[in-house]
Amino acid sequence: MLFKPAVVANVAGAPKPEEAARLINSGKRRGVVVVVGICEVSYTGRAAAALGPGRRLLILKRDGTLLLHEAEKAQPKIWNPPGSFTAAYVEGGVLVVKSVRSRPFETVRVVFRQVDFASAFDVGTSELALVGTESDVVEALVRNPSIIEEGLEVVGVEVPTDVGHIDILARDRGGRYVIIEVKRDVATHDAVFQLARYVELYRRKGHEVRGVLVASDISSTALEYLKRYDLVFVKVNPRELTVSTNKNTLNSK
Amino acid sequence: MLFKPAVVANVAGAPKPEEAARLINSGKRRGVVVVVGICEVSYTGRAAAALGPGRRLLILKRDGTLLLHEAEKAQPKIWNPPGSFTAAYVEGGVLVVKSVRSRPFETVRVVFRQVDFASAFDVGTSELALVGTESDVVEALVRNPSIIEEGLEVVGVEVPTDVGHIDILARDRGGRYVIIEVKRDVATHDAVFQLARYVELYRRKGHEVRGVLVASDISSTALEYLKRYDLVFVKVNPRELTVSTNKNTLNSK
DNA sequence: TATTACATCTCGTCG
DNA sequence: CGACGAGGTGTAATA
Repeated sequence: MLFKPAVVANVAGAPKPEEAARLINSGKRRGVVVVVGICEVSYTGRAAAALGPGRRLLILKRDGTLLLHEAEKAQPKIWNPPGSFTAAYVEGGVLVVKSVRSRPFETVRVVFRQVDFASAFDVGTSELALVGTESDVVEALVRNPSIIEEGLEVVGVEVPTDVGHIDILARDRGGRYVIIEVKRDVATHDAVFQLARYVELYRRKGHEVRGVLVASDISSTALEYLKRYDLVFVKVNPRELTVSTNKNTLNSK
Repeated sequence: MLFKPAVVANVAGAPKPEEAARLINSGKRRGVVVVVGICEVSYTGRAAAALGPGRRLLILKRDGTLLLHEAEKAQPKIWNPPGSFTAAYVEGGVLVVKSVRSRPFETVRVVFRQVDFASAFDVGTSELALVGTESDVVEALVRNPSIIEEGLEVVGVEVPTDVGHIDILARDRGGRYVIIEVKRDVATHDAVFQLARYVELYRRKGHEVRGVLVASDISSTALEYLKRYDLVFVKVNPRELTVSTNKNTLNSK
């Protein structure tokens, strides 16, 4: 596989504000721009925030994303999402990076007191094939409903109702509706109420219906409500479910 | 203000795998390590994913955070949250970065075919004072409940119930309870159901109670549910609310 | 564009 | 530590 040179644009050592601004404005279109320096940051929009002087890591992407990271936490301290417009310029002798998001209107302003490092890298994008999401769990259950209950026949997936979408709608041996709510991990009381809403709705429409909550686990309070509403919890291991699904798929090839 | 040197550790140009590994293992504790190179990445845990060869931006933080960014989107393609353990080593002549999270057990493995850049920067952390959050809106409403309704008397804030916390609990002129649910921006049907739960709970306890949803806007379907449940919507501008609150605070000083 | 619901959500807070 | 809800959530799918 052939790769283009890593560095699209670069300045050796600590760049001058003019050099950094040029680098950002030219490099932002092609790849990822990384700037490290001492800066003050302000955000104004739906909310407002400001950061005093400190050394931070600024990342600018070609889709307009701005990320300002510090030494801790996974989330950037300040950011603007994809679709924002970024411009770098020199104001009063210092580098200023301004990012504007249109809807909602929000601006981020980074004023560098000192630029320690600036470089543009030819980073690309690729597709990520993720296995083990909630929809994977749903698929596995649809393929093999006996995991939930013997004799279950799936009637529909993502069935729209007045109050949201039912993950899986099925019928049991007796022909009664079974509404199945799926959560990838620990189900909270919210999931129970959601399920209860669906069940109540179907009951009001005159159907005989039961509700089943399928998740890897359930919180203690959620379990109480579940019992109170006369619903059922089925524990599944999402990993095993999706892995075994893969195995089956492989075997059937 | 005095700042330490920006670069904690560095290697000029494209570093050798051994150099990069050393840099990561020593630099990860003190600041933020940035690595750019061509790599393959895999994630295994509750879900699983893999990325083929491509040039990416790897960020390692002193709190154990690992972020693997590509050229687009605000979110990292692959990551491990704070608290994970990172180790870099050379395997088969190439740089490998491995990150392990204990609970839930999840691993990220980055195998570099080529390292274009690696550096550790002395980035810090700072406090962010954000104005305009939901709690700011709640505070403003508590300070001036007439925004919602004349003659309202606030009884409690964040009042715990069996099914969650009531944002604001008040009494109207007639002594009836008024349960107020606050959303910073567009309220969806979830907010309505949440409010309906609280109201139902209080009603069952024998109280006379009304429900009010306060938000900057409401989705059309949410509005329907609101009417169906006989609840009331009050529109507020969170920005004006918090800004005017600030003004009042300033004036009163 | 608005709406909906998921996310390896992250993050703080409270018990 | 679990539980719970907010977040400037972001992200994709759908109508």
